[in-house]
Amino acid sequence: MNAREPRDAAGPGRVRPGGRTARVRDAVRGATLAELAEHGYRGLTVEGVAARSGVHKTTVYRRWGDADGLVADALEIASTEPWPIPDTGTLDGDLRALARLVRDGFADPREGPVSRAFVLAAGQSDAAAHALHRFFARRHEQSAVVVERAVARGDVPPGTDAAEVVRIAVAPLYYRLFVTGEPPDEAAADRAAAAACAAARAGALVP
Amino acid sequence: MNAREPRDAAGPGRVRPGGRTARVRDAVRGATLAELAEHGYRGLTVEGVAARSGVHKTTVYRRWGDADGLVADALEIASTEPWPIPDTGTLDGDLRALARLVRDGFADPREGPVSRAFVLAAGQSDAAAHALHRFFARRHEQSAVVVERAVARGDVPPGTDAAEVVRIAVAPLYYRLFVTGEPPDEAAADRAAAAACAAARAGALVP
DNA sequence: AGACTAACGCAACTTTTGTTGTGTTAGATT
DNA sequence: AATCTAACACAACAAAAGTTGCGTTAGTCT
Repeated sequence: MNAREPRDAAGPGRVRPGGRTARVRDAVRGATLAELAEHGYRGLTVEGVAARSGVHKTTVYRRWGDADGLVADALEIASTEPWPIPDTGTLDGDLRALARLVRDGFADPREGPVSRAFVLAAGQSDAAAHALHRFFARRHEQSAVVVERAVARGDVPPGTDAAEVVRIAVAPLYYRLFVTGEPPDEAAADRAAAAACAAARAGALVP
Repeated sequence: MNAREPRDAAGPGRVRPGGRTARVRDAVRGATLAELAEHGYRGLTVEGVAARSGVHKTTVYRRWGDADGLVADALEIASTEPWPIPDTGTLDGDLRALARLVRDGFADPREGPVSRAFVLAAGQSDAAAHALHRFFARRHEQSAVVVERAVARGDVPPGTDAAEVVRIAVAPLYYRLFVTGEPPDEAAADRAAAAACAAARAGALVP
């Protein structure tokens, strides 16, 4: 076999990280985000990104494969930047701030279409799905601290599944956005957070 | 204006409901479901459905528009058939049965890909999104009775938002399926149901 | 029974999307 | 600074997706 990987098709050029390759990569990534913000996921095409970035379309096809590859790559970047974990002093306050962060992100005219595209792309390509999986694994990990603090305060029973609390706090928002088509308002975010908090307090999330 | 609707592009031919038109419609609908079950949403093409149904592709394009139109139409059918609302005697039992019903549906090799396609299609076309919206509005309506019974029993405070209880019970499953890529098992369904029940009991869902 | 016409089938065409072969460019290596 | 080669640009091509015009078929109406 003699395993050898002369190039990795998707994402950053590891073999030749400097100069032109990096410039092309950044141009394409920037164009991808811009196109997503303007036309949404459904309006994202390889040719559109190629034209906007000034990079030839064959180059984009070779390195990223298709439109979903572009999104998966953009998602990889997004997953590196952390988000502001709230610390309000109460679990309810923290979860509410978290839920509002999610809701506001999707409601934002600029950020919304991009975030939306990440989820939609995951439904289309395995690469995007894996990237999104890693993205959320990281977020759940980062968010766990709000539950740990609540345990330390004696607000919720020890052994409470932190990731599950966060899931229940944000899941109704995604459910409304991507399944039922009921765009969530602030009140919806607050209710979801309150429900997760109540469930955790009642000890329903101790496996 | 003189509003007149000579034909409705998507779905049942209302103008000429008998004979050939109906035969074509049923053949296409059947082929759509079969193709979805076999190849999933991503493998669904207009030409594939046309070939399988024996209907010419031009006809499919004209009546259904595109692949998402086919899914939207199939969804319209699915939303008419009711589902078995459980009655176990307790809110926790009812919600658990409901959540398991959802989970098992997606886990089923035949049913799963079709249900999955319904959600994915909603992310792609407005017609499918609206159809799915109606589908879930109906389901939430039908499911409300389990909460009403719990109120009557004195299990949860009066004024509890029934639809919201159901949303919280099933949302984590959809969240795992379509967002984080963590396929839910039975335990996940039970936890989600338990959390919704605990939140309702605590009075967190009384607006 | 005959006339009417919505809906369908068919073939040819256009557009969009994706691929392949080849020469060129510009970081990297010594 | 001379050499090497991964990565890119370009053009020409191939395949899939979608459209259009027109003749035909089969329910429907009188």
